[in-house]
Amino acid sequence: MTAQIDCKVPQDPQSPEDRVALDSEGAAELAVGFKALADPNRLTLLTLIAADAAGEACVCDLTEPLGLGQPTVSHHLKVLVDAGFLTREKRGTWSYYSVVPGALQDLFNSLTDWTTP
Amino acid sequence: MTAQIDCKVPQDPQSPEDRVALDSEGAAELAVGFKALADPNRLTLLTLIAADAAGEACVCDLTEPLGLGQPTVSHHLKVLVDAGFLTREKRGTWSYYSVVPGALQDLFNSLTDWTTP
DNA sequence: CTCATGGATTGACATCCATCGATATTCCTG
DNA sequence: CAGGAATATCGATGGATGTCAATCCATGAG
Repeated sequence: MTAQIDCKVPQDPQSPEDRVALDSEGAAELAVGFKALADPNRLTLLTLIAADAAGEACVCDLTEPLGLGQPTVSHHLKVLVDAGFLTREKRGTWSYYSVVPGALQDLFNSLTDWTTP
Repeated sequence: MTAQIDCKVPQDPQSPEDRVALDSEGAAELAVGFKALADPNRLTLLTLIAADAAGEACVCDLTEPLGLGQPTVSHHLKVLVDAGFLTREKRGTWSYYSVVPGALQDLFNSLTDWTTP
């Protein structure tokens, strides 16, 4: 499940009136993206990886600045990958994570499209 | 507590190296804003109020389209107000909620400032 | 003043989630 | 193949959260 959502057309017009608000399906999909950002440690992870000179980081580099255990960091990274904000590239024993360039902007546009007609 | 955050300068340089990533305090403050958006019903509330012709809505108009009880809707609205996304104006017996224009953009800029140097 | 109505608050309950310890998996090295 | 290292996964647990029923508060009507 990704966070790239730009569903604007109501494909299920159960109410005859024109739907100008987010339907429950689109809202749930949008919430998945925001849920991934609703944790301080995940936000820090994003900024840590983005601030890296090579644009990528492995788990071993991220556990220490967060003060969390390796399984917890791995879990947070998985959440961010599933939401479409990070990509994982495995090279040897190490997993390198990088930020997906337009993911945050896309998520935000998906919401502002509804709040600013 | 509001969501308007643009803290960029480290006012507490406990580590001698230059801090290029989000500190824990800023991350927690940012997460409050995203937590408020991490719920489908709250996202729908935002779009419902924004889609209103007058730009405002009272609780009685919002309970039916959400299919939630009045206390629950009131709770969600409070979360959005506390996060700085909505304002409440009480006129008579009714409470009218409106969206704060630049709040979402500010929250997003606060994160993208860190992820795109 | 009394009552009705819209909304906010409280308490309870079920569920979700962040975190950790332990374990499994994958890959490199010798 | 044996061993070690980096990471992912699993199970458990304490805390946070969404929801509702009941109640309280404030305002307008009579």
